[in-house]
Amino acid sequence: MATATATAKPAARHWLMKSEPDCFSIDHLKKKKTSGWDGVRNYQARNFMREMAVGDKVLFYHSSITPPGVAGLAEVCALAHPDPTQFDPESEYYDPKATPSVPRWFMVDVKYISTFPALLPLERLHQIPELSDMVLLQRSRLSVQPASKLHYDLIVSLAK
DNA sequence: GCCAACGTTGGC
DNA sequence: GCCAACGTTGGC
Repeated sequence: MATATATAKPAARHWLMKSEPDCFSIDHLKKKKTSGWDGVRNYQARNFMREMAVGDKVLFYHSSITPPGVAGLAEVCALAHPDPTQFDPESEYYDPKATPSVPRWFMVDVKYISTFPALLPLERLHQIPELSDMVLLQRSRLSVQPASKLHYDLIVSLAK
């Protein structure tokens, strides 16, 4: 017999993605509605994007600004595909070792979901014992990282 | 602007 | 495959 699991959509996974708001903020995403997450040039971050599925939930994090923190929510709306900036010699993300037939860098597309009423600062996250094992708090440099549903839900509730 | 953490590069 | 040198990220 056909089981429910055979047709059920797999549960959405959760992620945290960082952007420098001077470069691309959640307001930019709100205005554009959807955007390719280009410019990732770290293999681990790239590999996480290749694991993403449409509908996965994303915490949109503002980095390299005072204060840093989670700014809102987004959702994956297109699977990983080659990041066009790697082929563009004019782009700061140009990679001469990448070719269209053998692309090296990939990006997903994300769509805007919501902006938190106020930025949830990193400092606040540090104060929550349940979040102490978040990748963000352990490996602060990784720009695309998985988050547990528990952490995601907790952050959403803290942001209200 | 400093610097810790960590990723990448390249010589060997 | 090791590892020193170097570059980058990102909080402070």
